[in-house]
Amino acid sequence: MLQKGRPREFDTDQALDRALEIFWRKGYEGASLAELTEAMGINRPSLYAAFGNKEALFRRALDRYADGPAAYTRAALNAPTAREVAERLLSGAADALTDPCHPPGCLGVMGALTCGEAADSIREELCTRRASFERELSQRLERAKAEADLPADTDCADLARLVMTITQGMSVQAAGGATRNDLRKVADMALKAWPV
Amino acid sequence: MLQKGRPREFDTDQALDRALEIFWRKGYEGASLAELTEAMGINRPSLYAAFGNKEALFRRALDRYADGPAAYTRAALNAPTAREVAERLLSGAADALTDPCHPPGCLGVMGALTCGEAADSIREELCTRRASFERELSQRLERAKAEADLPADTDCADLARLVMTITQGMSVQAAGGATRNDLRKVADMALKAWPV
DNA sequence: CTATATGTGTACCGATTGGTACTGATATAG
DNA sequence: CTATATCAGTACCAATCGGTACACATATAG
Repeated sequence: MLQKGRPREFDTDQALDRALEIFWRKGYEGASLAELTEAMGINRPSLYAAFGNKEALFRRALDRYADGPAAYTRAALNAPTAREVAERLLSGAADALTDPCHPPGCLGVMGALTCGEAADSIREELCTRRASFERELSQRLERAKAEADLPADTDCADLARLVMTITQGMSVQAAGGATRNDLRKVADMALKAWPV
Repeated sequence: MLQKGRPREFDTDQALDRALEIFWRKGYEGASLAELTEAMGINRPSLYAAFGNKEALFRRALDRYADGPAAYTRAALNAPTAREVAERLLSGAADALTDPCHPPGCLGVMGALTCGEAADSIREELCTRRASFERELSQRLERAKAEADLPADTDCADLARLVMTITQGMSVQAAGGATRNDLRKVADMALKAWPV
């Protein structure tokens, strides 16, 4: 009795990937339901039945983004040293944000930096997620400091903010057409500011 | 015969400042004509008579932004040394992007990172302006290199891109609530990557 | 004064926005 | 088979979008 009525004729994850692509390229506000349904290959009532509404669809797509194209960020935190965490975050960003298989930049930045009131809760959600990852990074650096992997006088919150600032700036650069090589050089140069 | 018909009852520059504030906070797409006209204290036909349409209004506001709140960027290029140019750009950004008198971040970034097709020409205009300033900065650094103010092997385009990446990242940080002090520390730390 | 030129305000335009009611199709449960 | 539950598709909703036609007000030019 796993399914009672008529089975769904489309694959939810695939439809979600299509929606993700649209949100990524156009932002939450710039992506219309007409575009979304067309790209997803379904019509409006199916979208609402499967995902709730536009906002819920975006959050689902955002989760899928975090677990897919942006999974490298969490993985980078597991690098053995703080320096390597930063290297993997920055070079990973250079690669991911210019991956030709996807729209440029990071969905967390491109999704809704500014918007009308209707999309405000989405904007706040993205802010919260960015801040949340920044804190995870900060805590990883704190661990490194405790392990004498970073100088004892390091302000880990400041250092985490620096790394986030650079990766977020890379999103804007990618949106402006910066190439993978351009961003790799940015990553390399920025690492010259790394403590000791 | 300087004016023939009924004189305008509002101040164009003041109305433009109000429009700028709205565009800055909500982005081009997120700012509706209803909000704009309300903030400007005029009604729709007056707006269209004075500025043309929404797109033209945004471009006027953008010019006003460049000559006003963002004027520090051009001014920074006149600093005597390359290092001071970077210092003034970065610390100027830390201050300007968190100025409590204005919405956070830079209009050139917040205005339209992503959007629907209708706003695409605005998005491209902002991309072009960002690239244009990056090139001006690059040329300023080239001059510094010629003056032996930068190492002879400096890639000025790369260095300019690094500075732009950091200031643009600061916009995202400001949008997320980073304080002036937060960004000043980012600026200070980033300058540790400065060559020689 | 009249003629002309411009601005203001109301009321509206077609198109598009996100969101749904409802009909008919298609599966399982019994 | 029938009953039931879910999905797909058409056709529609009110609200809002950017933009404008038109009547009226207010200035200068003569």
